[in-house]
Amino acid sequence: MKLSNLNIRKINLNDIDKDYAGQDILMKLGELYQYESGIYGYGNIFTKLERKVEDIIIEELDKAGCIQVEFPKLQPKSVWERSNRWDLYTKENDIMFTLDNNLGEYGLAPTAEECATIFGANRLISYKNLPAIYYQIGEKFRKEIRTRGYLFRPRTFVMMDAYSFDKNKEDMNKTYQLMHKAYINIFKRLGINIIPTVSDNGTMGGNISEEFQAITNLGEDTILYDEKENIGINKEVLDFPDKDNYLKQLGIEDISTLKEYNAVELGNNFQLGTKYSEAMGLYYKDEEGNDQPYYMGCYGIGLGRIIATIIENNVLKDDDKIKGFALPKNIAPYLIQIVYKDDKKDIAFNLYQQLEDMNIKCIIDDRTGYSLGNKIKDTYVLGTPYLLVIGDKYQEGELELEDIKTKEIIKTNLTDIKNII
RNA sequence: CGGGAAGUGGCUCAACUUGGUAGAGCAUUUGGUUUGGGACCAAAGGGUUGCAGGUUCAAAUCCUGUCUUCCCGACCA
Repeated sequence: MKLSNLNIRKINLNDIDKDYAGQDILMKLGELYQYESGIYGYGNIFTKLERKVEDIIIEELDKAGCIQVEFPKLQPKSVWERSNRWDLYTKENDIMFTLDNNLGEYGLAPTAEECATIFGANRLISYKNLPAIYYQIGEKFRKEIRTRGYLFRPRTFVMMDAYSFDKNKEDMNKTYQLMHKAYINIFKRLGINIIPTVSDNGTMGGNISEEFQAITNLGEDTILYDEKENIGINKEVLDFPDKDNYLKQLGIEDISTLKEYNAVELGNNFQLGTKYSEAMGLYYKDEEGNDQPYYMGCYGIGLGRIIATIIENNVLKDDDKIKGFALPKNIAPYLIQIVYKDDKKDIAFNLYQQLEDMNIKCIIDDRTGYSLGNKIKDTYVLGTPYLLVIGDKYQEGELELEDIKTKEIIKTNLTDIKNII
């Protein structure tokens, strides 16, 4: 990509929000735009990054046998009434954006249990069809009463939501464990240290659930972490009347041995049981031809939060001064940013073309009127992990690659570069 | 929804206490000199000070209302 096409704004790094530096850089660049509290538009860097994260999630879920689908974002009231959740989501627990017009009443999808159950029951008609897991990745809408931390708590956000169908409790539990493993793989590949955490069930129903928490001082949850078992409990659990039972089940005897951390919830899985199946009157036929309810589970991963967490966790600082951020190599949409001195333009473009032909995505800073130093500083602001400088020191056949995060300078050439990055 | 803070060129802020028709840095445009770690010179454009009303000869400034944004809490798959 030619940087001139991106039309980023020139930013002053002294003005950056210290708490959410990465996201504020994107805002100031114009790569994130806030329309209203909690409602954002995403620029090229963010969107490409989202694709990368999606690809990893899709690969791991597909590997686990999940089926990718898409449910409507505009959901009819009639669908929500089948589970008796319309009033819950629009009044008692006013979280769903609604539309009322001459075609009828609708809600903007905050989640999709109803749509998924209907969709699943339409084709999972026999016990022979089970188990099945459907998932989608797309925008969700929630009337958050208080937005917070840019993309950590907005009103529209991208999320992966999956819904599983099983014959009985035992199978449901197996599927739940399968998803747990898939989540562990996903977060590992994303480079996020994730802690499975016990918590409240909220309005989802069912009785078993777990959160996937990432430790960060920007998070709004407080968890107690048991390093030995690699398990956490959400601090809210301590307010439960039956907290002792909870803790006993987990094998935690002395909570004073646990460490307290701020964390952000990136995923949340639930065993729903037969709640939706029975409420909506949707069943499968068992071996004897009798109607049986589906044992379901639902599983969520917040893509927007993952991206925000990755960006904020990879902010670069010189002393205390914010310099930019550098994305992990396996998810950076552009791997190398090429900057050149104006009299080396032809050489730089030639290299750019060759790298692109090798399927190494690059940004070439083709803007005119900027000094080399100026261009170099701007590489730190777009999240690119590597910098390639074509200046006075350039020698034919030798490439000087800088690993932006480690500041390491790597001497390489066009044939070896693929092994390095 | 309770508590707090803030709204002034694109961005970050000053001027408000003590009313006298807005100023800086960065960004932008033009010309020139620069070009290896956020350069310099010269010039230019850009604001009915969130909105509405009031007080006053005069309001960014004082008063009232309202809207918006952010932070803490409550809330939250």
